[in-house]
Amino acid sequence: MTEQHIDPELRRLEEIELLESKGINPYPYSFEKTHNSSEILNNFDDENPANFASVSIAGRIMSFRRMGKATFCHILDQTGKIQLYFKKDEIGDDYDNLKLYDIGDIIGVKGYVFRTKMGEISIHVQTQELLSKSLKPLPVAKEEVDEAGNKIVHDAFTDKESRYRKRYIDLIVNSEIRDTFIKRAKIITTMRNFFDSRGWLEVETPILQPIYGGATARPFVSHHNALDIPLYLRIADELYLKRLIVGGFEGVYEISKNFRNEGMDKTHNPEFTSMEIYVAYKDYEWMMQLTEELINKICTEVNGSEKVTIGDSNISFALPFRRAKMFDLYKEYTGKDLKGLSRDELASAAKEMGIETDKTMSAMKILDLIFGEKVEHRLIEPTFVVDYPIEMSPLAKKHRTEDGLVERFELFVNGSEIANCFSELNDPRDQRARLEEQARIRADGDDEAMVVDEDFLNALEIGMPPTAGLGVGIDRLVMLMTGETSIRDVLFFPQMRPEKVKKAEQNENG
RNA sequence: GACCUCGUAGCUCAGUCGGUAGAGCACUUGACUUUUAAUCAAGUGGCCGCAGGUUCGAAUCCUGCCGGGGUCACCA
Repeated sequence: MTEQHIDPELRRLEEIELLESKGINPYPYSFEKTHNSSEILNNFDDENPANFASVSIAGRIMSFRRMGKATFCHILDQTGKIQLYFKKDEIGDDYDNLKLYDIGDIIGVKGYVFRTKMGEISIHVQTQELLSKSLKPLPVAKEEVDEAGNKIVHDAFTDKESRYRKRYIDLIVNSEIRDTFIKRAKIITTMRNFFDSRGWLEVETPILQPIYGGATARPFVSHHNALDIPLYLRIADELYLKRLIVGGFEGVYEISKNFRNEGMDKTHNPEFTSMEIYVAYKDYEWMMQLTEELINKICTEVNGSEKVTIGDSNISFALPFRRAKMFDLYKEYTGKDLKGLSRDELASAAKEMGIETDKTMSAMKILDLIFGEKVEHRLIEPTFVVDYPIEMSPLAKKHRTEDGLVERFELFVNGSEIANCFSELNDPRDQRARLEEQARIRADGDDEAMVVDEDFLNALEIGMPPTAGLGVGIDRLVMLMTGETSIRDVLFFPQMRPEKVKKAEQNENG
């Protein structure tokens, strides 16, 4: 061996060849595990080491401390890290093979559990085998535990771009982020159980849609070759789920990926997950109660308490949540009663609040703007905002007592919306008029306004029972429950701009 | 889309007034049979995001581009 620089990948390839020449398969087919690392760490009893006299465990090598004829290393499995101890006297020739292993390799070992002089529960290895050889170095950080027992990570892999683009590496070297995704799965499972236990049906509806609807948003457009038609990636599943209520199901829900061709930031990814549920013979009052029960249940299941901490905010999901009428909130946070004001009166009210408006803005748009500027970010504790202006909600049913309003609520927590619900509009005459109004707005240049879906109207004409519908933004709910402030940290693979193609490749194509 | 900001070794970062690049860790070689940020000794490693410009000379100054992060706009 020379002391010259050898490319780490080439060196690892050489190691593989060396192993193969010794008859060792660097990529064998299976390994019999008896334990996870956490099972050992949590249950090892110094008084009864015989309980762990023979364990077999597998994982990725995360560190090495080689000391001549003895070696310590840590391996990482799905439940965490555990230390291994290898002794030349014990494993003989295998000890030489150990020198051909690197950080990143996956190995399986058998041995007995003991506690080292320094007090760490470890596995005294009796036999070992390579399960997968890694060819590329990992950006592993060194970890230290201080006197208070706090973990200090030195030079951690923190570059957000690399972490998002190479999530598999991030999950290895910053393995604590797994917890976020485990919580995410648990949130969805809890939600599913909550609905299933009430007898509602989980369904699937088209992602590729010839006519998109159910929300105001710009869609992604695709094209079907055989039919030679444009197809749109769904922006919401509302209209299809309502068709199923028309068809006679009394409770349907879907956990769906939706796609919106809009800007990206820390709360928006082009594809995102939402849950929509529709229950027949119910209204939004009933759904409000169900929603707070659901959110409360999710929080206690996932966090073991009704409270979460996000930044400086401590948020309690204790029941019941606050309920506030939309126009009362305007009064509370702006000091002005905006109810029943004309478009121009709203514009001048906005001006007094220091909010810029222009002539193209509708009354609805101005109200929305004021809400966004003055109210929304102040709704930290869970708050149901109730009863919205009709213009803002073309799929919601007119309020039973209040003119100009619809029966709708949105749930705000920590200054952002996480759920939206209406008493669903089931009067086909009213629905047609509202969609036609949307089409007019669209014709005037608002490409986010809805399009008329004749088949959906036909379904309503067949007849839909009174129905309550709810949508929950799953990504934002996960952010809330995990204390993450960027949607990219609750998605395994957030959308990223592709990296630049290399100059040479560009020239070939150009 | 606009603005601000960042991009230097595999990772985390220094790099002064413009004088052709440095640390720690990782990696390689050697020593070391209970270590733990193991230690000790010696070494390898860079198109300073890319392309131009200014200059005798550019990681450093200027312009454009690429990518990230942030703020705003749009939105859930």
